[in-house]
Amino acid sequence: MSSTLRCARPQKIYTYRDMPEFLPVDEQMDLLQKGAAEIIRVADLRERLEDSRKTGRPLRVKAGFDPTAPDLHLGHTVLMRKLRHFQQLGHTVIFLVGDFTSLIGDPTGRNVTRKPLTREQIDANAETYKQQVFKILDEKVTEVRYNSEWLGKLGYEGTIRVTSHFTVSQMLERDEFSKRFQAEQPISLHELLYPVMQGYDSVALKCDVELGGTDQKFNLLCGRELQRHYGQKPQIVLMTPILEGLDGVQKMSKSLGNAIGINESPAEMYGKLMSINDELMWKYWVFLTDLKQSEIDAIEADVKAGKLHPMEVKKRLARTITAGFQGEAAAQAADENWARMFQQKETAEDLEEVAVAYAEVAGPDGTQQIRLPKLLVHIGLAASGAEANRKIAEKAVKLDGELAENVIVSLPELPARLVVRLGKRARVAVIS
RNA sequence: GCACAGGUGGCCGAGCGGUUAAUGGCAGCAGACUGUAAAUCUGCCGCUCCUUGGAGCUACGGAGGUUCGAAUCCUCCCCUGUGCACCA
Repeated sequence: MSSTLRCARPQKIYTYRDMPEFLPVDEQMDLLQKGAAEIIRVADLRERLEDSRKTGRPLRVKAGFDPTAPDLHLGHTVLMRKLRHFQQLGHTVIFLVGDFTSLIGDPTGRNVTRKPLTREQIDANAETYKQQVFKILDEKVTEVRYNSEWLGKLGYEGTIRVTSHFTVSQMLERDEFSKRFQAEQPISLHELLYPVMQGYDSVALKCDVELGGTDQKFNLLCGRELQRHYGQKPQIVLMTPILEGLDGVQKMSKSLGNAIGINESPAEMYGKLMSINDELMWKYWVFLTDLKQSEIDAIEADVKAGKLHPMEVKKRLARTITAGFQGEAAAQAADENWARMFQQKETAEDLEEVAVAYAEVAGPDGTQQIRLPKLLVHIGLAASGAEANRKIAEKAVKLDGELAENVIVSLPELPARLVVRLGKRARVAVIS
């Protein structure tokens, strides 16, 4: 059993896209339930899938996005992947851009109230967002909507009518609110309105299913509540887990610096994936690949039994995920480079090259000396000259494989190529 | 509006006139060890300039002031939380 798995190449297990008819409900359920943190309610989902199969009407599946942070990372793709599953099964996926909320400035999360975005910024962000999202979703069959379409028309009167369906204590039940309330931290009045608006989106779109992270549970449930008031069947809520970032503890987030962006270079992506701990690797297998749960379980069993080395499994994971975004060839190259650089401690081949003007890094006297700290800053390996200095003192900097002992470095000739390495990262500086 | 409690480096949180670039924790970075893992140990952890030791600048919500000297005292302002609100 294990031998077949070892050979099994990462491949798309589910290729339902071209199926003209809906698959049997059991098979649909199997795919949809993998990697879902919670479904409210499973029985209802099944029932609706059955209806859909009988009538031939695809389900309307919505997920909303704030066009504020256009840099998608792997954490976001957990949800995208699940959307794609619905799409592959022939259902209608609605990519909802929460432009209305961004116009106002959503303060959710931290003490710092976000600045409202301009229309132009929102459009630009939404465009970038789409570009990234359609690496995963099929653009041709995705319905893209903006919630200003209906929220903008609601007006003060309409808003009051909608909010009248909720009570203050209902709103304060939301975990984030109650925590902040107990900690005597600020809660702006309009923050209470966001769940309501999100719920109204579901009413306006007549959603059958809404997807969101588990942190969205409250908002997602508001949709159900509100749909009932408007005589609609409450949507099924499918929550995807919040994926831990590289540290394995905190959620993946760009601002926490533990994220892997989907537009990162194959080498970066591969390298970052290799740096996660073994525990986390299994979650990444489940949430970031299309391998079946049973297959993943089998690999895990092999590792536990000592038949497979965890590093090999991790390399395969890194290659699989990287290939999904950057193509098979790029993933293969990243794989080889990584091995060369870290397993054989050699210098990788296609390192990122950075051109530097000699004047920018010129040393104190003369023609062929450079100041190393300046170079490190220029090629992006150090955040400041002070930091670069410290790293040199810590013996963390290597030039062409040699430990750099001095801040002043002499070059043999002027158009120079230097492989500069600081810790795990390396760049080629081309000085002229 | 009034009263009280607060606002400190990426975050949390000490300090309440002078060995203070500011204790401690978290996060981060580097070195050792490894499987570039994780865990552990060690070092670093505002910026700039010259240098293997210094020099300067900027920082404790904001603006002034007192003082030889202020994150620490005073004044005003801004922000947050809590309480008060009828009978006046």
